[in-house]
Amino acid sequence: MEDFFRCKCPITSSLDIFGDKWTLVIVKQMLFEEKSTFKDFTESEEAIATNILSSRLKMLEKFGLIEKENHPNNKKTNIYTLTEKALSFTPILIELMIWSKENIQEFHPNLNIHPDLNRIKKNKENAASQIVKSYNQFKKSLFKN
Amino acid sequence: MEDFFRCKCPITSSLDIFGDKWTLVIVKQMLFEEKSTFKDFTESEEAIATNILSSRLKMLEKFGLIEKENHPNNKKTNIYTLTEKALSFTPILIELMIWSKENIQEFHPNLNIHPDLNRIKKNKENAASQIVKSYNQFKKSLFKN
DNA sequence: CCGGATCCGTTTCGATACTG
DNA sequence: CAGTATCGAAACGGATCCGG
Repeated sequence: MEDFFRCKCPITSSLDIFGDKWTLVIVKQMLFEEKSTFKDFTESEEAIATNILSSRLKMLEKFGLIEKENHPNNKKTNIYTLTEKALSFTPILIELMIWSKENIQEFHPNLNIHPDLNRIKKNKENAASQIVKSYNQFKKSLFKN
Repeated sequence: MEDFFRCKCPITSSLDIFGDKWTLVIVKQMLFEEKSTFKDFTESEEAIATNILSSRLKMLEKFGLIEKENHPNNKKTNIYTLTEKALSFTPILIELMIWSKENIQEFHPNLNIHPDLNRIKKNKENAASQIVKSYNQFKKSLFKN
C-alpha cells in the first residue's frame, strides 16, 4: 500500500486516489443526485462505462469511502452509500463548483450553475454541513421498509 | 471547445480540465514550492516526465491559467507563472491537504503534513489569501533584475 | 547545459458486447 | 440488474534527440 503513493506530499497523495476524470463524478452523483445503485450511475448525464464504474467503486470501497449493501427488499440490487469518511469530500466538491463558475463559464456558457451558488459561497461551512445532513437523511430513507 | 466538456455539470466540467494525476501537482509546485521553470518541475519530488509536463503546461496556458515568459537575464529560460485566474485553485489545494490528513494518513503514515495545517483549517479564507499574497510577492521577485 | 519534442513500449481508459 | 470480458484508443513514462 505504501508504494501506491508517488511521494509524501499530501496534495499529490490525494490525487493518487481521486486524480482522474471519474472518481469525484461518482461521489458527486451520490452526494448531490441521490444515486445509489449501479444502474443509477450508468444512467447519469455523464454516462460512465460499466467497467470504469466497477473499478472505481472497488477502489473507493478499498479505501473505506463507500459501502456496498443489499437492498432490503431486493437482494439482487446493491446499494452503494458514502461512509462518514467520504463526506469529507463535500468541501472539495463545493470548491469545484465555485471554480467552475469562475473559470469555465467563459468557455462553456451552457454550464448548469447551481442556483444557490452565491449563498453557498458566502458560507461554505454551513453549506457543507447542510449537504451532509441532507445526504444522511437520504441514506436512512434507502434502508427503510 | 464546447465539445471538450462531457456535460453541463460544473463539477464534472472542472474535472474535464484538471481531473488527472498531474495538473494540480504542477499548480501546487508553483503555488507552494516556488517552482517556475521547466527544469524546476522535472526536479521535483514527484519527478514528472518531460512529455507529460510539456502537454500539461500547454493545456494550462490554453485555459489562461498560466503564463510563459522569458527570464529577464536569460532568454533561453522560460518562466511559468500562475495567472490571477489560476490563484482560484488555492482553496481547492487547501481542501486536498485537509482531506489527505483525514483520509490518507492511516494508509500512508509518512505523509508530510503541513505544520500549520490546524491553523489553516481554522481559517481557510485567511490562509488562502495569505498564500496568494505570498505567491504574488514571489512572482514579482522573479522578474526583478 | 537547458527547454522542450519525439519516439516507443507499457499501462490504463473507455465503448460495446456479453454473462449470471 | 450487476457486473465481467474484450479490444482498440489514449495516456503514461522512460529514453533519446535536437536546437539554442
